[in-house]
Amino acid sequence: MGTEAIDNCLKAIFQLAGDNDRATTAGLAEQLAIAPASVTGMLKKLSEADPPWIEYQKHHGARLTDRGRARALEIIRHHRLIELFLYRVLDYSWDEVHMEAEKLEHAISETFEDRIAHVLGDPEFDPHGHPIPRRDGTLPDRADSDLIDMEPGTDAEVSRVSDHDPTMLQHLSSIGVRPGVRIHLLERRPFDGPLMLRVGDDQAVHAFGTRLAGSIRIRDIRSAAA
Amino acid sequence: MGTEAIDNCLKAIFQLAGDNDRATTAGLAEQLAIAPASVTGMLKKLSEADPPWIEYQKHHGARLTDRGRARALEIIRHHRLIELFLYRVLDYSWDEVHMEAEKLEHAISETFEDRIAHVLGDPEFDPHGHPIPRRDGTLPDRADSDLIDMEPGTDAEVSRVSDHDPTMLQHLSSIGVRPGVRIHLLERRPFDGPLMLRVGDDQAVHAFGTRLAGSIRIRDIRSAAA
DNA sequence: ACCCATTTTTAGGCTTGCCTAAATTTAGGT
DNA sequence: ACCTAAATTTAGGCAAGCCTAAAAATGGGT
Repeated sequence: MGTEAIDNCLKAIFQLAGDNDRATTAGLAEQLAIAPASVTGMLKKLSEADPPWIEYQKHHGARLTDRGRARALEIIRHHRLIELFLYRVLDYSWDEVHMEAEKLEHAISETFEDRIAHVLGDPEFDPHGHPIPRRDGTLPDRADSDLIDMEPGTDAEVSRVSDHDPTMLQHLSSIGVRPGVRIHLLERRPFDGPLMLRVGDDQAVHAFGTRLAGSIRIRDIRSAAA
Repeated sequence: MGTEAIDNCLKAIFQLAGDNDRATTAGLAEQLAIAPASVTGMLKKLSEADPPWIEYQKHHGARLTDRGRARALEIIRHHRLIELFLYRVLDYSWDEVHMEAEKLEHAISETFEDRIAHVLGDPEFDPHGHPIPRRDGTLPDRADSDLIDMEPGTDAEVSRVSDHDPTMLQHLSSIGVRPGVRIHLLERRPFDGPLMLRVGDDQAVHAFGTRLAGSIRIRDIRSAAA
């Protein structure tokens, strides 16, 4: 129904604003790597579509309509299912899946989506730990929090890692950080200094700068009996 | 490297002209469903590319250069691998695979191509019996001939069926005709009349009009001991 | 030698999706 | 009330890929 430009814009709005907030023109311009004036034009188009993809008030950003939300979630579902499929079935590495999925997410049909979901057993999370939207538009929930806010001296499990920078993923992979892995935070150095932590059963201590730490979310470790 | 329009044009030239013949402007216009004048423009562009995709003499059609041929075969390899992949791994039906592959063939990377080829065990033929070009540009060979030319009273095996018309594929599927199936030609009715034949172990006699028969190729049956 | 079908050229147009630069408007904070 | 940053409008442009209609060229067949 929509073009690739529209899909990418809706996805960007969802990722910047979620369900309730509005996405700003400047934010979208940066996310989509296009000029702000181009964004304004696109937003006008999206809000004048019939039915409209977004609710748009000038100078107040854009919010997805139900239709826009559904489309955004559909594209994200495509993306994440494809990532998992590449990882599990086609033996792609962690850092390869994002780029390939970025192209394929616009090219596959609903049939293809259904079939890979089925082959993968209707998965709920992609290889980076991001929730895969369900066909009905709901999102699997996993209560997690930012690694930055973790209590020193405690343990946690990696919940998800950002997939925007492939080199960061490679690095995380090389030190064993991936969803499901247990970490132990020793201390947080002052003045936005690095987080000192251990990964899994490895005794080595790693220093995570704020950029790296900011790309990781964690969840409380289930006690062994859970 | 090339755009989708270029890819489709190169594929059309290969399919219309093969390796040695030239494809005509009119033929390409029909195949691509665009105006002849647009084809002329496209051919000029393709021949002026650096390096050129085609050899083009005005009023004498176009022939692929080595580069053009390589690209065409790459797209066809993509297409046929995807078809087989959809059929075997994702449980698509015979008549669904073509359309989906038509979109995906332009979207997948060489990595994706390699991985599905590997998962499928480096197959040589797609679900319709068409040869899958190898990465080195060679084509698996299978000596076959047109069903139209088959000797009445003999047996043969279906080698391949055209995949251009999904409804024809559905029909063939419904009467059990697919690559590898044995058929027995009873007689050919005169004046371009239908071919009367039996399919597999089924005793029913089917009448194949020239259009249907023309979309099927056969090969001599291997004697049981082969 | 000539005709006609095919092909090519010419000249113009359309849409999508982006760009730029400059001028203007607006909202929100002080 | 005013200032400023953000957003918007305006006006123009670009490239890809297609379209049309009409005119011109070509070349193969008779």
